[in-house]
Amino acid sequence: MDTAARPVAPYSRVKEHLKAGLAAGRWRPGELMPSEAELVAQFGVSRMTVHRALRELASEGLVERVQGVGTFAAQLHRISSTLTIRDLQEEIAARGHRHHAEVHLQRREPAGTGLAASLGLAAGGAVFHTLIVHHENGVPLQCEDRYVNPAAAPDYLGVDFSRTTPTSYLLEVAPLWEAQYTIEADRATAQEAKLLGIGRDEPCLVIVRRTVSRGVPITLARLVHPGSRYRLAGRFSP
Amino acid sequence: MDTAARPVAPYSRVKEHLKAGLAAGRWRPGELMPSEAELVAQFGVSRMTVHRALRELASEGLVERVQGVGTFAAQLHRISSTLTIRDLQEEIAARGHRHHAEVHLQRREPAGTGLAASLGLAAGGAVFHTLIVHHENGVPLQCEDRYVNPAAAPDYLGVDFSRTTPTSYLLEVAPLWEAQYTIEADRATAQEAKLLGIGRDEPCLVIVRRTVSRGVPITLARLVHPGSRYRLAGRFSP
DNA sequence: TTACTTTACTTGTCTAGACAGGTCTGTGCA
DNA sequence: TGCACAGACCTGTCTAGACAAGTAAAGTAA
Repeated sequence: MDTAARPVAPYSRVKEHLKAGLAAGRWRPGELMPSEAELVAQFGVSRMTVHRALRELASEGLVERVQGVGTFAAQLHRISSTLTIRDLQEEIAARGHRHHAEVHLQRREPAGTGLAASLGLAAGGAVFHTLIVHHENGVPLQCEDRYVNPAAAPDYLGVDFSRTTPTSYLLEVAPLWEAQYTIEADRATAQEAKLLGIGRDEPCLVIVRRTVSRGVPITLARLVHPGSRYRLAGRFSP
Repeated sequence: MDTAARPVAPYSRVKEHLKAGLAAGRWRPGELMPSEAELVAQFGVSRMTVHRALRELASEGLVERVQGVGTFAAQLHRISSTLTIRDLQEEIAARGHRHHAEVHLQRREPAGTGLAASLGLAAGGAVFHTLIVHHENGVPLQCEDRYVNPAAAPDYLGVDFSRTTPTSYLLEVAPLWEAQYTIEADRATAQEAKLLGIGRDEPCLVIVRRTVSRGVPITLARLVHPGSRYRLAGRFSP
């Protein structure tokens, strides 16, 4: 069973002590908290140990530290949470369900001026365009309308997207991203509604994502999900 | 001007070096990366310094470390991002716009069985219920339908929510939360549509959030936003 | 061959001290 | 009164060494 409680590391004890105090409201937001020297005396550990606890609390947004002044309880005016947008194929696989993708479009196109600008292309340059519908157990779940910078993924048109997803392929080509996204509720276009098998009036969760890797725009994607079949979930625990 | 480049801390140099290598694809996902000892030799710094760089990369999800084995490039199969749901009043104020709230309901009610269960109340217990519409420059932006555990916030019914928001009041009462939320696209109910001044068919972005503080359920909120007026935006940069 | 032990290597953590740099306050001088 | 400066105190970082604990492979004995 091995339910033997692993001895807790001292830095972790300090951290949990401060966290508990914050949860109990021992320090009001903005209020001065104990200094490193005080915690060193209180816990009988070295300063580096206390410092690590405080630094981690700061990186979690629970305290704010000012050099030369002290450590303060953070203003918890924001509820921040790590929203994880996983690759849809993996998400479906994790539920133990069956994924398949219909590729409706996979071609080179001339880029309009707006699209060229947002992908950092010369006016009139070409882009790769895919339109793929992802299904979970045969039910259409996502319509993925994606434009890709040819310079970033030259082989994009040769990939079989019924076997892999554009997201996972692009992650191989450009491992680290900077991404901007918006999440909104909107209607599907007529084409999207047809591909998803929904009415024109059904609310859809639309994610628009633009990604950049090493300063080079990679892709611009519009992901449309029927509101009745898809939701994002997350949790936040400090 | 003070554009003088502040000298970069050694731990930060190590970290950026590894980050750049990951971005350039020097290590495939799952591949073994240099050990602490190797980085110590390469950068001529102490092991603690290298260790800190690697620990921070691990906490950012860019590498995975296994005691006794080594450090590995992470599988970047997920696109995670810190989604910040700010207090709406602050969000509006940050845009330099005017916020006001209409309180349509603020009373004690008997809790239904489902609601009582999700707030941890005895069957038939009472809950506090508020229904508030938030406006930005006079335009209704959010309909906030909220149930609150009376034990967690006994004075909730006495608060003037045209001056403060339930979120910021509850943050004062219970500073640290654990929250679960879902984001979905849905239609508004007839009442919500009327309060928001939208048609019954207009897609809405609906956030449902349940929060717990120190094991005690605090509140259950349904936040409905007209899809045409509100979107969530975020960014991700590793 | 199989099972156990040793060894090398890895990460996880802590310590005591040091120096740097930022902030604030009180003191003494003009 | 007003200003400059010294000191106290704070956080930020680095070092060199130490021990613990986990893993894996090589070596050894049955």
